[in-house]
Amino acid sequence: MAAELLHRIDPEKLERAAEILKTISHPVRLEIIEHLAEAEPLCVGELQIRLRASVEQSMLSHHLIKMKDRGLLICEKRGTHIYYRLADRTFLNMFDCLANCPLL
Amino acid sequence: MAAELLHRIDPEKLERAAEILKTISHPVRLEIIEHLAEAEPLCVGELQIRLRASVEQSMLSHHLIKMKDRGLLICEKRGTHIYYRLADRTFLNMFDCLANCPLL
DNA sequence: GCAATATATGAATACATGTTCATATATTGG
DNA sequence: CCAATATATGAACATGTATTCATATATTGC
Repeated sequence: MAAELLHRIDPEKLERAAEILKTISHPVRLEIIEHLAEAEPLCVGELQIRLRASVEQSMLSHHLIKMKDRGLLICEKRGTHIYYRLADRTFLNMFDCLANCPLL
Repeated sequence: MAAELLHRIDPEKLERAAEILKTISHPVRLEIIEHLAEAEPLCVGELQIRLRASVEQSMLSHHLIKMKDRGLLICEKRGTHIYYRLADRTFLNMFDCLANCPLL
């Protein structure tokens, strides 16, 4: 299969790719994605329980909202809870590659 | 093949993964990686010619050095030129995934 | 040894981002 | 309607990062 890369260097795609990467370049956000990959959807409280160590409630909320604003997450309100899920699971392939990367 | 993810949420791996992602979360850096993926190694001047639009000489140097410091690039001096190449090409798989991602 | 070329360095600034804290909003059960 | 719970919001601050510019270093050919 031909390596596609970010083909032919379309400046807008590069910008968008950089934006996506920047959005997930944070340990807590990576962890959020992992948890959602395993169990979807999760409400904020459930996520908070699953996250290691102290991730402040409002901190978590800020992270979730930014990821949502940038199109990585989708949320849905059910009663008093708000459920988050991944906007696109093919996106997780990237994580496989990253996880298997010698640079890690 | 089982989805590996960043398995079992090892905090150090998460940090390192976030660091790597942060390092490439920039349009110019993505472009640098693409050019090196096609033709390796390249010296700074060659890269400068290939990069679209005005990427100042010192700006390019800063980018290259940061990518090198974080282990993504390797450089080698030959005479007056300095050649850069990717530290690990399996890393490029991540780019395929990204490029094919609907979120883009 | 000098001039030219290739690349790095460092300081200054601007801009973005993460973090914390205090507070707001919305929903539900009673 | 009230209290409790779940989540969001926003300001303030700290920190990090990109960008620019001016200058330094190193190598080569002459």
